[in-house]
Amino acid sequence: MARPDHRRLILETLQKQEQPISAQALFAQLRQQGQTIGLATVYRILSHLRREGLLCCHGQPEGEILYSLAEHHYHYLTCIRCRRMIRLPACPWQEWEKTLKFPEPFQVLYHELQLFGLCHLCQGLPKEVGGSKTPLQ
Amino acid sequence: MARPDHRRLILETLQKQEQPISAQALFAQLRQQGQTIGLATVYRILSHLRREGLLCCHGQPEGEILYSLAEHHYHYLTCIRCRRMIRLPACPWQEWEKTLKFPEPFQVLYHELQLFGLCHLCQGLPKEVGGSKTPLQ
DNA sequence: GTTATTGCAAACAATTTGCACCCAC
DNA sequence: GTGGGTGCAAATTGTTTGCAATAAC
Repeated sequence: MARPDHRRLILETLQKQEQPISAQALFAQLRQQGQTIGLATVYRILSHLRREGLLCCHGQPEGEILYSLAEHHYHYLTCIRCRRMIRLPACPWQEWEKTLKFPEPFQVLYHELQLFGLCHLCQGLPKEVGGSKTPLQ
Repeated sequence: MARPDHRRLILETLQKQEQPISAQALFAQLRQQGQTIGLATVYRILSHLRREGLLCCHGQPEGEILYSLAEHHYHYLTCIRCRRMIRLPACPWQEWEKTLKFPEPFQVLYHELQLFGLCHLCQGLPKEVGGSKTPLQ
């Protein structure tokens, strides 16, 4: 049997994501598509991609790590109620960088900005809306 | 024996930190001071403090969670070489917020900004400087 | 043959939970 | 007595590693 190109498979799957995705969820998605791939392989490939600088790793305040393609480089509004992540249209860093004063010389290579709060669907709602996962906090 | 006020102990220890600290490191620090406290208690109290909004949780891109007091609310330059975290003098969010356009209504409750790169001590150095931990990435 | 990649299972690390115990009241 | 806080150990979760099997060359 021809060896499947798992690396490309993972890259393509990441392309398709609306929001950053966890390694476990990525694995589940691939399996559901009928792919025979092991969880370890997913982690190994993600690790490679990361070292090559192709991945953004979004460490959530609960320890979960979400991955997205670096070429996208978006920031997200994360709803702490339904966990939906809403992509900002552009990265404001270029502008912001000019206004920042560093206390010592520092070469910024990449950055991570996450905004947490309530999306318009969850504002004013009493309980449990929109997601299977438990709310943050 | 008088019951120790662990909650206060943890708050005071967090006060003293120069940089955000992991739960494990916090536990180790308390034990070294001669305190008899369990790791579970540390986690339980951190969890309480978090729910009360007293804590900032900095999820690192490797999944590690670092804690700091919310009253401080600082941002950090994190050196990917020596892992040193350099505190920015002020939070620029108030200014930046005005310039942001959201794709849908969203109520921002808190935010997380992390800048990664090389500190001036680690720029141009060939290998392993300044820290016991392995470099990031 | 050699080498790199794979799946599985075991190992590992960080965190949470169960539970009996103890202190303050 | 009751109730909340605690330490320890076990359980849980997310990730990494060891290793034999296999495909590409």
